[in-house]
Amino acid sequence: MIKPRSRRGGGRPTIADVARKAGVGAITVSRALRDPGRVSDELRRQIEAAVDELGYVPDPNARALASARAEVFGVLVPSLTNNVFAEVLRGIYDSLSDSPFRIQLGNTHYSGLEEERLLQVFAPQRPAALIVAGIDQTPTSRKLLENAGCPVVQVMETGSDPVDMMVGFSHLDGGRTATEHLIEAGYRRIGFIGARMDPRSQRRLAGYRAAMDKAGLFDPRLVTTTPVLSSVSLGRELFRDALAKMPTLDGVFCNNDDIALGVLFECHRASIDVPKTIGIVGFNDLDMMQVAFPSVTSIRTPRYEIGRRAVAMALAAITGDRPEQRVVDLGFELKRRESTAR
Amino acid sequence: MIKPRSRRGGGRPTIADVARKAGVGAITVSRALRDPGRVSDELRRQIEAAVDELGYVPDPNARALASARAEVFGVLVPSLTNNVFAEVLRGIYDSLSDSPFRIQLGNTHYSGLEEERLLQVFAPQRPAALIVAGIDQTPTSRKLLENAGCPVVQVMETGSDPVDMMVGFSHLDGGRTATEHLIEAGYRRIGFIGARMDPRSQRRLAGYRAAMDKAGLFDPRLVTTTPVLSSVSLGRELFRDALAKMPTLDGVFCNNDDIALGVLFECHRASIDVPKTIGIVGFNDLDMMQVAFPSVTSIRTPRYEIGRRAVAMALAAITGDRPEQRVVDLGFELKRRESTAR
DNA sequence: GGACTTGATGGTAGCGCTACCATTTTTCCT
DNA sequence: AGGAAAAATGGTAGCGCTACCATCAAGTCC
Repeated sequence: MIKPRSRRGGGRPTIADVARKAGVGAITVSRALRDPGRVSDELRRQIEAAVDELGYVPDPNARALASARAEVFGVLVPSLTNNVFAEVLRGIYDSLSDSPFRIQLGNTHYSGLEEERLLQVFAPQRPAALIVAGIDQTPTSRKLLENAGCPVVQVMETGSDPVDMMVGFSHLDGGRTATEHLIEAGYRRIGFIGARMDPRSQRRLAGYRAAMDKAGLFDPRLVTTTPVLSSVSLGRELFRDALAKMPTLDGVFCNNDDIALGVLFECHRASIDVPKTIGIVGFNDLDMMQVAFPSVTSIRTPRYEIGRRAVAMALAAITGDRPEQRVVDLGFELKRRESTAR
Repeated sequence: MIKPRSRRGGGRPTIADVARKAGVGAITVSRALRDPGRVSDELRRQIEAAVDELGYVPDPNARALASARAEVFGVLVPSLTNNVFAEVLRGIYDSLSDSPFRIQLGNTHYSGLEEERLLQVFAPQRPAALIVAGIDQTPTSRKLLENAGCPVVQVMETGSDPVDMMVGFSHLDGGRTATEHLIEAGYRRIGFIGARMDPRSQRRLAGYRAAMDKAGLFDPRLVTTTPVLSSVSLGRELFRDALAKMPTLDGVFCNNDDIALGVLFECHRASIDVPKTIGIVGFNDLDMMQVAFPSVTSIRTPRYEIGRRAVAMALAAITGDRPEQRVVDLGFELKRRESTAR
């Protein structure tokens, strides 16, 4: 009678096949694969040979079920197309590509409710770690994160009350630095233009406000915002609105580089001299800002590095040595360029 | 004696808890959840009530193990930061957000080897479907896809030999259309500028070549390419190279919009008149192209729609009614703008 | 009215792996 | 050398779910 070769499991080799071929117990194969140090050199070699020969690949689902822990990083970002999060994601993927961990990505669309829903989906999978964008989770989300039973890293921002760990920088300081730079460069009627006013944008606006107040330059009519998703074309429109509202505008701090680019193009189109008539500062410092004509001053943010660091911290926490520093501020850098060189 | 409440499983409710509470067998709960039609109304209601009360969420790992089929879509893209793939991903995520399917994303970094490696990781998870970018898989990858035992959708391009299904458009035709437009607009010394010459870029180049040959305008010195990853700054540099090599250049077809933007900025910087002295055509039609000054002619590609359609086709195949049309050409559209309006 | 579908429900036996504990072997003391 | 501790290995029993088959009640047909 032929061995019944499992009706269901497609016939891929299992750990038992490897164990049989290597002449050891299944549990020893399991150990050799997960923690080679705990198996003698000889058996390890035999097992590795058997694995190669059979082309054995462990079933992640069975692993997750048996160990009540999946080798998965859950990652929640508000947008997939926003270059900022794409860069963070790239850092995360690059850091994890040589590890056994997979990534489960969720797009919250900037919605707290959607974030809750996704967290509710992710939690039952018992991920190895969770990385979430932002620090403004709803109470429900926060509870879900706290009870996730795995390392949690909040990214993009820093704050005083991490669920677990944090990597980012201060958007408030970024907004302030950008605005102060414009003031120092001699601009006075400095507008703020922002789309998609998520919490980080709000804090950049607060930084702008702080700098303007301090210099005694603030005027509410200088602020132009919209909840609409950010884009270059929107930047152009908002700038026209701002100018209509306040024709004496002589500078703008743009909530991000897309907006800044829209402003720059509109200046070209309307023959407004940059930086003489209008100074422009962006946020994030996309590659194109240094190439633009005139090149655009921007706040360079460590997006890729945030992704890498978040993974490094999570990995450290998983292996037991939680970083002493739970909140890591990676800072930012003001890149002075032609658009504010008056 | 207290019920031992499983040492390992963290104490979340299981299907057995729901079954007990609803006074039915576990298998009936399973059915009520997966295929409500097969359970009587009365039991279904009781079960739903029990699920709500206990906050039961099925364990996807146990499901996958027992059914030898995970509710996961495997998605392979060559880049996370390239706006093109970000849009495709957005389409995929949006289409799947209300389904029980999760997404497992892999970044191949434009490498066939990396693609093979990722496919080898994805396959053991028995995904419900696989979506891969491009049609130029290595023989090994192709075999892995054929043997995956699930619907496979190749996206971004069309071709005559799908592994299973395909959604995209013809990059060759796109390149030809762009080039023909420049020729019709009166440009003659038309260059091709391309970075990251992946297979799709190669085919756009082939389209350019075809149009130029047909018009008797081709000259190898008109082509400037590099394997380096595309960026706006690279576009600027390549354009300078192209101009140095061929000072009589009067038009450029750029392999993508980033390059086109770099060219545009360099023209500003060098006071080269666009469209009079140089005509520019991009590829993909990012939002910013219509805002740029002058606005830039580009080939609009249905990126988001490709993602949506790929999911729709995969879903149809999963539920049994495989689309009659295995290769779907979503086409593209030439957007005529100021940069070629001579 | 009896044999025969059909539909709803349940029991049993795994899916492939690892936690837990037991056992055996080796190493290291004094 | 004797004993204890440490290291290496294995057996058993699930993890939570679903495939498969069995059961039973309610039609359906002539």
